[in-house]
Formats: sequence, C-alpha cells, structure tokens
Amino acid sequence: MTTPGRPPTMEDVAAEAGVSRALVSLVMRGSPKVSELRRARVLEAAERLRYRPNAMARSLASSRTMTIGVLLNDLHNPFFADIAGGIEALASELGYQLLLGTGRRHPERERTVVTSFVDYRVDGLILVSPRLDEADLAAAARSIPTVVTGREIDAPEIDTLAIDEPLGVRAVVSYLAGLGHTEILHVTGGDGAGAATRLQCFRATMEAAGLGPGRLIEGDFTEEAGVQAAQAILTRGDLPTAVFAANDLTAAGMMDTFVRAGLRIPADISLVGYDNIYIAALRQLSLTTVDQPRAAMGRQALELLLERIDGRTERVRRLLEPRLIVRDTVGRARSR
Amino acid sequence: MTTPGRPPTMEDVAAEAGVSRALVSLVMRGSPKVSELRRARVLEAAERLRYRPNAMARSLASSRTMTIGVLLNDLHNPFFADIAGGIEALASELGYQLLLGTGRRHPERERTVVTSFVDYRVDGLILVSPRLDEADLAAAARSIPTVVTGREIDAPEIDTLAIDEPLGVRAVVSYLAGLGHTEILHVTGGDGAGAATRLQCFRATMEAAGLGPGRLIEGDFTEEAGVQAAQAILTRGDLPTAVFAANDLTAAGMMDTFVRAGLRIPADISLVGYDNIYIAALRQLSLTTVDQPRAAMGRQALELLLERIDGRTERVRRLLEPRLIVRDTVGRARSR
DNA sequence: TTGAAAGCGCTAACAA
DNA sequence: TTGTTAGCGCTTTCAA
Repeated sequence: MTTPGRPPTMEDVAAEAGVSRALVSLVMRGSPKVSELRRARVLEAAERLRYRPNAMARSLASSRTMTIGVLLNDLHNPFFADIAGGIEALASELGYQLLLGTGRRHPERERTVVTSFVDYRVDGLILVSPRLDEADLAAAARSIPTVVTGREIDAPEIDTLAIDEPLGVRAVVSYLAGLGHTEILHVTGGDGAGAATRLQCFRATMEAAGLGPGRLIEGDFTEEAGVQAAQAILTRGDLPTAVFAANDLTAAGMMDTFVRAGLRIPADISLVGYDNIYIAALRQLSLTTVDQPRAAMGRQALELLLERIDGRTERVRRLLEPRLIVRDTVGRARSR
Repeated sequence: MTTPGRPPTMEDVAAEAGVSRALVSLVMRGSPKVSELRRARVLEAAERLRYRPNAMARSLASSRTMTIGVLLNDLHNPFFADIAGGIEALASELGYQLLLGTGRRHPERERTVVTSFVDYRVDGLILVSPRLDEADLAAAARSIPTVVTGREIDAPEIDTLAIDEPLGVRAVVSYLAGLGHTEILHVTGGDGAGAATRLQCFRATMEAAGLGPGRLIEGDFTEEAGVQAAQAILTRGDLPTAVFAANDLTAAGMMDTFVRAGLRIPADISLVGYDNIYIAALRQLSLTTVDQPRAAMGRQALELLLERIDGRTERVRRLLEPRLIVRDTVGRARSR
C-alpha cells in the first residue's frame, strides 16, 4: 500500500502492478525484454501512483549520475553565461543534468566547488577557464573525466578546448599595424591563465611585427577595469593610437570613459575588443573585436567530455578558430 | 583494505581508524558527541585515504540533497544570468548546490526540467518567470518547496517574489506624460506571464493618465524583437513620440535600428527600457530604464525557499521596488 | 560515547 | 521474460 505523503517507490508500483520490483526497474529504463502486457500494466500503475524514479537511488545503484559539473568564473559575465548556455543546450538534449558552480576567480573557491562536484560523483567535469593549478586539475581528472576550456593543460587525462589565441591576437595586431598603428596598448586580463596567453601572444606578435614590446595596463576582464585603464591613460596624457582590450567588457568600459572625456573613436583613438559578445554588435558601440564561438565551445566541451565518459583515453586538445570582426572602432593611426 | 581505483568508502575509513562506520559518519557530520581521540583518529584516516563522503548516498539515506533546482528561461539573457548569479552566491555560502535547467520559454520543456529536478529530490525549487500553468506549478510545489519569481501565483504552497510591476510601469508612464508625451507605444514581451502583467499595467496606467489605450507591438523580450518592432514603426511611418520597450534588450535593438535609420534619440523619439542590465548604463546607450534588483531577487528567492524548507507553511508574496533610472534617451515630446 | 543493524530506493547479476 | 538476491554508501534508530 502506498502511504500518502511519502512519494511512491518502485516497490509500490510493483505491488500495484502485481509484478516484481526488478521488472518495474526494467520498464522504467525502457528495456526491450519486457512483455507488452507487463509493460503496459507497470506503466499504468506508475501513472496511477504518479510514480517518478528517484534519481539519487538510481545513481547510487548504477554509479552513473547523468550529471555534469560545470565550473564557471561567474554567471554575470555574458561570456561565461554563453558557454554555459551551449553546454546546457546539448546536455538537456541528451538527458544530462548540470550542476553549476562559480569560482569567482579564486583558486580556493574553485577547489571547493570541484570538490563538491566530486562528492556528487558527477559523471564528468567541465571547467571553464579555471584558475586552479595543474596539480589540482590533474587530481580531479584522475577521478572524473574532465574537460578544460579556455586554457591549455599538459596533463594527459585532461582534454582541452581553446581558442587559437595566437591566431586571434595576430589578426588584431596585424590589422592595426596595417592601418599604421605603432603605439598599441594592451589592457590585460590580469592573472587569469587565458589572460596570460593573450598577453604573451600580444608581446610576441608585437615584437614579430617590429613594433616593440607594446604598452601594457593590467586589468581583470571587467568593465570596471576598462574604466580604470582608460582613466589611467587619460591622466597620463600620453595616448596610444590604438588600444587592444583583453575583452569586450573591458573595451566597453574604456570606450565609455573615453567618450565621456570627449575623445572620438576611432578618430582620436582606436579600440579593439575580444569575445564579440552581443553588445559589441550594437550600433552605439559597433566594436571591432575578435569573435569567439562561445556556444559552440560549450557544446564541443560537452562532446569531448562524453567521449571521455564513453571510454576514450587519448588526450584531445581542440583549437577553435577566432575571427576578427571589423566594425567601427578602428581607424587609420592619427599622425603624431 | 582499500581497493585502488575505487574511491574509499566510509567503511574503509572505519577500518583504517579502527572504529565503526557509524562513528565515522558522526565525525563527518561534525557531531559533538564523539571523543576527541576518536575524532582525530578518524579524521587522520580519512585524510590518509583521501576520503570524501558520497553525496548521493548521503542524500539517499538522509533524504536531503542540499541541492536546489533552478529553472531559468535562458542563460544568454543577462537578466536571468544575474538572477542565477544572486542565487548561486547565497547558495554557495550555505553549502547548497545548484541544479540548473532552462525552459527556453516552452512550457513542455519547463515541465521536463522540473520533473527531472523532482526526480533528483532537490530540497527546493526556484522557478524564474516560469511559463508553466498554475496547475503544474502547484503540483510541483506540493511535493517540493517552491518559490516563483517574476510572476504572481495564487497557489498557497508557492511563495512568490516579484517586482512591483504597477509601480515601475507607472513611473515610466508618468515620467513620459510629464514630459508631454501622449503617443506612447509599448513593445510587449509576448506571451510570457511577466510580459502580460507589464502590458496590463501599461494599459491601465495609460487609461488612468487619460492617454488612451496606447499603441502596441508584440515582441518577445529579445533584441531581435526590438529590431523588428522598430522596423515596423519606421515602415508604417507613423512615429509615436515615445516608446516603452518591455526590456532593455528590446530597447537596445530598437535604438540600434532607429539610429541606423538616421533618427536621433531622444530628439526624434524617446525610448525607455526595463531591467537596467549593465548595457543600459553604457554611455553609448545611456538608456533610461527601470531598475530591477536582480541579484537581490535571486538571493531573496533562495532565502524564502530556505524558510519553506525549514518548515514555514504560510504563503509569502514579496514585492520588490523597481526604480526609474533616468538617463539620456527620453526628452520632451516633439511638437507635432 | 560507541556499535550493530536496518533501511534509503534503486540496479545488476543470476536463476528460474 | 520474470523474479530473487545482493549490494550501492550512507544515516539513523536503538542498545550497549
């Protein structure tokens, strides 16, 4: 008999249908080796009792959770939200659940989040631009299939999915150089691993183009960082001809600040962002930037992960191609 | 003995520490009634084996999952991402996990997501602007504590948290009316429940202000809807003096389209958004809009939910105050 | 303060 | 095709 108040169990359904619990289990999992008669009877009983299988119990018994842990920096940044959206879209198609956590760029906090994912025995881990060190990442990956995006990792048990950073940065610098820019300033993304790569590429490309090391201002991928960087530039009074911001958010903050200060873009200063989040396309910003296929990144990260879950052991490192999106914030270098 | 490959269980720790499994359980849950000697011994053993409790097993045995199911429309919309961010911040503070799903505005899809949350026996449900009908919502709420945001629900087992819609809309309309606007067009949010309320308030306020029913164009809360609405207005050639868009995204799309068509804002047409997402503050848009405290909404939704989980049974319906944020997209009505 | 034992609701051999 | 029987790893009485 079913006790009202307590949700019905498989046992209740079995009793109601007059069959064994195991048979109900088979039916619930859509096994083909159940007679139509019984299947119908079980389904009816389940319907009658409004039975729903308990995913926890199922997971415990089968040691599969159909759940993926996703670690993001923060949800407010549309860049990460878009990646999460891409993951979510495919996950829901395939019946996977998403356990979501944010690291807020603190390695310790990330460790906590990953640990709790591990506690939940998620089937896999997608770590988006994690700040954790390689040792921690490798440790996690040894117990659970793991894909890292936005950063390259050496550990053989970790798949990585990243943008071809040199390609994107080179596109920016050579585009700027082609328009006569020689004094190019880069506002960095700070201490994040992705930022480091971008910075390094910037330096290398500048040198290769014979433009010297380039000027730098430290940032942290936020709009606020852009505001501060722009203020610093204005205060210093020594304007570069072009600015390459670590991302669109930062570029937006800079543009805002420059415009408030009376500068015209691109007449007085050229500006390039990175990411191509949707605000970049707004006419009011019309920001020249580098497109990163974010939803595709999310989707492919999950694809790689599922391959791992299915048993692949060779490491995969996928590189996605960024594209320069030319809009209206870059002009010819002003003459000095 | 611990089998390498399999993660250690409580049993392994008990053996390693020379105590019973139940005692290990007590220690892991921080029970005070364990002698310091044993506690230390257990903790050491756990450390040695790198033991981590299995959350699934714990949930199954205790029938608490420490997990909250969060249903959003979609992650790409920063409005929802911000709410999710607010929820996540508090959840992580309190040791709760977030199971995340998106409904993409399809009731059937929402039902699927909610069902899978129920399958996981999450401790609570936060449904952000759900499209599901009240019967489905009430059904879910009967088995799991539920908070709905962005929409008012009658069911007594559901707490709701919403913006004081009439207040926000009234602020917009009376502000516009005060500047001499009489032909005000509203671009709606379509079939969403939130949109319906906003629309209804718009109509009521317009009538109350003696401005007639107001003109309407149907939208769906997207930027694209704004583009299309603006194009429709331009094609028709009959410009209202002011447009009140259902949200900032839509307003951004409209502004973009108007500007591309050579209109000046607010000289030729005034524009008001809703939400105050961060793009509204950018100088290049500087959109007059209505601020909705999104992160606070997320946070409070979780607070209400936790009260329910702790046993509160009286219904709570909280109303948050929106604020008109005056920027630069509204001017005096142009003379005809 | 500690331990023994009975579940939590399900899956997964294996037998029938 | 169906049922039986062990678990999955933990919590929770209840005794000791």
